[in-house]
Amino acid sequence: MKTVSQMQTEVRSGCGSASVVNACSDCSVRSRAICAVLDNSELAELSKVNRHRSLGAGDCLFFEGDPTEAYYVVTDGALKLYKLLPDGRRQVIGFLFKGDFLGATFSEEHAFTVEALTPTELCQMPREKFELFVNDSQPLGRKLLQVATNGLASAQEQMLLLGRKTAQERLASFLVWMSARAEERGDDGDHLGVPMSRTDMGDYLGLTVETVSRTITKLKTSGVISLAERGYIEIRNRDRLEEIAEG
Amino acid sequence: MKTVSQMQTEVRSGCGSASVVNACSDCSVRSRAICAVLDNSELAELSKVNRHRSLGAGDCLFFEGDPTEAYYVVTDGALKLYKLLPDGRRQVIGFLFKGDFLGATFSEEHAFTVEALTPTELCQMPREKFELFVNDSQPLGRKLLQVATNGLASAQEQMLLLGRKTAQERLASFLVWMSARAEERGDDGDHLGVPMSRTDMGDYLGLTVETVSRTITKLKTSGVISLAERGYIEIRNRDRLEEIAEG
DNA sequence: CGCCAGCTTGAACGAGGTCAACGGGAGTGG
DNA sequence: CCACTCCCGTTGACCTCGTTCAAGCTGGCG
Repeated sequence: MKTVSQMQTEVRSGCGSASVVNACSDCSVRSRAICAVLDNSELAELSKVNRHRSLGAGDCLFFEGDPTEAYYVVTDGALKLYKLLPDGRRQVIGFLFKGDFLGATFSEEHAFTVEALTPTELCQMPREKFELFVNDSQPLGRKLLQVATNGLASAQEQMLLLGRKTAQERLASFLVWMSARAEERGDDGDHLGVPMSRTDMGDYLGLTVETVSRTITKLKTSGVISLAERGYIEIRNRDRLEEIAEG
Repeated sequence: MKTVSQMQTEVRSGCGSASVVNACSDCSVRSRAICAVLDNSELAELSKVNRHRSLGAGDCLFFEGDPTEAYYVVTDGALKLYKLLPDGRRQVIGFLFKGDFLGATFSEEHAFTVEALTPTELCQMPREKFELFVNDSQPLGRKLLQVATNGLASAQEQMLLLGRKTAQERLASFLVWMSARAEERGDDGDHLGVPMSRTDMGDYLGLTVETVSRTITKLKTSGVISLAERGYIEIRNRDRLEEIAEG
């Protein structure tokens, strides 16, 4: 079980990213992100300290082991979070999309690497400032607790997947989850945008690329899904897909 | 990959458990549990609403799908948390010990079953009352956020284990973790108390009983550990164990 | 046009699962 | 006190699902 040498494009804080102060009032994800719980005066305060960040596909926002310097909200695009074993085996522990919060880990060092799947826009909030906000604003504190416990629940669901599901069940579960997330964002849940590579899916589902590919072929052959243009999957039989996902 | 029919001893709220109001002032886990952040007046308030619960080995505190009615602190003993697939495949998603908090999931339904491994004592706090506490006490809110994010970090670590580690690496990681937890509680980290069965370990590590047994034998043969009396494992070569754990 | 990265497919292999048997300790009942 | 049972852990033999290794295929890009 050997995997890839890690030749990721290194793009660190500031590099290649326009850093301009950003008004929250006309933010496209405001209603969906954690910022929704902030009132106008808090939002005005936040506008003073946040910065805009842009990443190209494949750029890393930070690496496992880097000191925690900021919190983020994804305003557009998609990211993957992953951990590495010394020999290069990789486990993707999550994907983030438009509106998601990044940094629900109040520790000194990042426990995972974050890399952009597509060109991605972020709202970056400096660590100390944001933590002051959290202490001052009760609604924000509660919102973060909710984000963290939601994350915990999905992580437990993923443990069930990784520990006990077959390859087909894993793929089906993944597609069902992607579809639900797409609908949350207001996207089409049946014509599914899939910004990650087969390798990324494998590293998320505890499988190899080959198995992912074969399993997708099988789902396609049995008419549950079909492949649309590059980066899109069509869900043809949602009921069957959900049945497979649950074992 | 079929597993066990689920014939667990059903012991629900109240059954077989003395329900008496409990003074926090002389609680054995007070300094270690979340209660440590409460001041004396808050503690006095809490004393008025909490109840004591006792479970025998194998008793279930609640089941996956039950409505959330209370939060708990483990005052003594050990618990396992698990999720089931319809066909009985089981994934243990965590173990709780003395001092641990249970209920960092602010949802309406429990997403997992909780079962006692040994006779266990709990401090039970009614849901609404506890949530009022959380809203009133900033330190408690922050503490819970910390508990939740710590849980999230361990869950991510476990994903790496389940997705990418070999059987031997999983067992080694598990023992290293158990040892660290024992030391946190002030127990001996080398003469390790292991209250769970081989089946439970397997269901936690995504393996079968047989593989757990074989792998333990291998670790024993290579001199890394040795088996002491029933329910105890001796760590003989911690460095080597940690080496194996990290791949 | 040619190159490279990502995806797919085939064939052989192996880590861990499945099935089966056995041994030992704890609880039970005679 | 012993006989019996049951559960748990261990071990062996065999098998399977997913991995590994290898080869081609496709589409985007210089």
